[in-house]
Amino acid sequence: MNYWLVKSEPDKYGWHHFTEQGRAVWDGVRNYQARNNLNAMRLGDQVLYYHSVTNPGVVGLATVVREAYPDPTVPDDPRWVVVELEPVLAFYRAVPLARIKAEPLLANLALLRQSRLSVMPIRPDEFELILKMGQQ
DNA sequence: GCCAACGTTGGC
DNA sequence: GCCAACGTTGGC
Repeated sequence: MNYWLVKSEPDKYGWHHFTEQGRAVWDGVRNYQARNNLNAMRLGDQVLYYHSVTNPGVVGLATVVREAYPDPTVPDDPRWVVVELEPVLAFYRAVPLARIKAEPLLANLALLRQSRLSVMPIRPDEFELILKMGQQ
């Protein structure tokens, strides 16, 4: 089991929209490092759902329901892939970026170190902590 | 709205 | 291969 974090702008594709649809094709990733992370996702992996820009923070948990395949929105460009995600649970309370920054145990999160990466791996202990922070 | 970080493009 | 210019992301 692997753990990940994906970013989305709530004004473009927010958690609410995601849960209404019940399933998302995670398209539009155009960064090689993020793409490599999509390729490494396996069925059942756990994915933290992060809102960027507007009220930045982790708002929910999703899971991988289909592994990487070519991005259908760019059929002529084989470089890019998508995965499919389904919502698992909404956080009782969102974990704002400010709380993540204030938590020493999360100081090594890629979220803080590589501000522009939109798909990133999370260590199991980091994942458990963020999940716990969202449920209290 | 501003600005820093950073990835990409293109000239040389 | 280097680097300046430029576009995008994302925090504040």
